[in-house]
Amino acid sequence: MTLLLLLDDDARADHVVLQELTDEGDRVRTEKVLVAHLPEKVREREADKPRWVWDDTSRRYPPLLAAGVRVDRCHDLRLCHAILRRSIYARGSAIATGPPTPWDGPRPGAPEPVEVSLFDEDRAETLDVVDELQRQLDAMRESDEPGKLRLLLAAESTGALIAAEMNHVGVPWSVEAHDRILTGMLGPRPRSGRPAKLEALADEVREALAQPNLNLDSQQDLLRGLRAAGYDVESTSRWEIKEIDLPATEPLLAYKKLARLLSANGWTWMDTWIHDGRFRPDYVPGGVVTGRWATSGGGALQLPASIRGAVRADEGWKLVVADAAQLEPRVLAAMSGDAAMAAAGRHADLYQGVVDAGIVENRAQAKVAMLGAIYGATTGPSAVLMPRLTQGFPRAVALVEAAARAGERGDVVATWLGRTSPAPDAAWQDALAAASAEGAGADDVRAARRRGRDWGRFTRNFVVQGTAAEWALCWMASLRRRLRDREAHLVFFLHDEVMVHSPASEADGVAEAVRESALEAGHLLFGDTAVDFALNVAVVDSYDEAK
DNA sequence: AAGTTCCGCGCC
DNA sequence: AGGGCGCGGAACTT
Repeated sequence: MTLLLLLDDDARADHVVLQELTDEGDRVRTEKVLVAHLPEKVREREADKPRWVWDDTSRRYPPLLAAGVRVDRCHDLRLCHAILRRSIYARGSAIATGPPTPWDGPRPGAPEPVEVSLFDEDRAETLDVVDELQRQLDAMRESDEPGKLRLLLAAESTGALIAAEMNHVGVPWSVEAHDRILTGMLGPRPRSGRPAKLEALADEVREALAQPNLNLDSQQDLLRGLRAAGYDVESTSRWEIKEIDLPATEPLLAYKKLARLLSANGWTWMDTWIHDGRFRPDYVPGGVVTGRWATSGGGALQLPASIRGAVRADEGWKLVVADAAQLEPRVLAAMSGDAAMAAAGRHADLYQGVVDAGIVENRAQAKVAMLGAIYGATTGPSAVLMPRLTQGFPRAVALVEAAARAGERGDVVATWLGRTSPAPDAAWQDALAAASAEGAGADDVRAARRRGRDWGRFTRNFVVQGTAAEWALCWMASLRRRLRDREAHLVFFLHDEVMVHSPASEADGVAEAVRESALEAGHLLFGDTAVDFALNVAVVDSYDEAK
């Protein structure tokens, strides 16, 4: 395999530098390429199946995609740097121990060189990419777990390629269907002001509260209004209003629901985000501390169920929608090697498997207990079930408990592949110190305990959520490879769920590829694991038909 | 007028 | 009441 480095030249220049290295890092050759010729050059070199090494996929790849060029593999220095800088598996490396560099900066804008030579600016800039790659290769070579790190960095980089490709191709979106949904729920699109059904509900609420001028969109007004009408509430949130059974309750809850739909995914959103029948969210790989993706703009990861009917396959095409069933519990079973929990996961519905194992009485209990273990519930129905979960799945519970204890002490924790949690900030450390200092007050001690428990819940969840994100990245990378020679393509990703837009004739084959990819992801991460990673797969015309 | 913070709620 | 997010709107700050 060869590594092809794309070196940033002077931003004002009309060319970039391509440097070809062997696997061992030996330089084969260097050439300057005019920016205008770059897509053609990349297309040519793809025949050798190189790994492209560049600073930032979100910056380099979109222009190539726009020119119709696809890249098979890359190494995203910025994303990989962020992982290596913190990873417990790269602890002694220069990247982890050195002072902050521009590679630690935020996404927009390429990293600037640390120190520019007085004599040869151009050379200094190009060298930084080479040096950074060298540092990253060193960190991996010196690692206790080079295999895991290598897999993590490859998965992260491939994720960045996929994110750019999904943005490029877009989610097929029917504005007609979207408008039908909105009109059905809210009334026809008004030229100005509130849609009819929303206005009618507002009137109903104001009448029930006997306050004709109440502004329902103002939290303060609404809270005052509710109290004036005899509602004993602390806030205007749904869960609190739901508890009170008065005439205004029902229309108010309905109003809040519809007002939310209108502001978050109404006609304005549609005009802003849907173009030429496609929704193109801006994914941010690695945007969440745990390794999950984030998005910026459009709220793609919060598409409400109520408008998913607007996601529609093109004529003659299908959507293959798949989600991993109870992914986090399954990941926990695999990480901890908990045979009993793996056995429960042999059931397509893991929660039912927990019931069948006699640990709890019903599925609802199984779910709440499991999520409580992963999120760190300390009170309520979930906490009550914890002893039974501990008895049934001792190794799984021990793993999350250990992660929680580590966080409470201020230690870091790591995912299966080595993505590592941030250390708690200075204020956290100060609180801990204040509580253990001579003459610490009861308040200090209480505050420190509370901070400790809060951080413990974060680290507890980090190891599971982060490892689930790793599984999902591997799943998607494997699927991308299987789709390489098909017309079908990935269009959407949502933590534990993927969507492929596929010609109808290929859809069954794609569904099979999705299943094979899940198997492969399990083996990539956990080797010969006893855990099944069950999927729900649906071949549908519109997103709301899935599940 | 523009930027920031908080609330409430959508998703996993 | 138990983890991770993004976003719109209101309220507040500058």
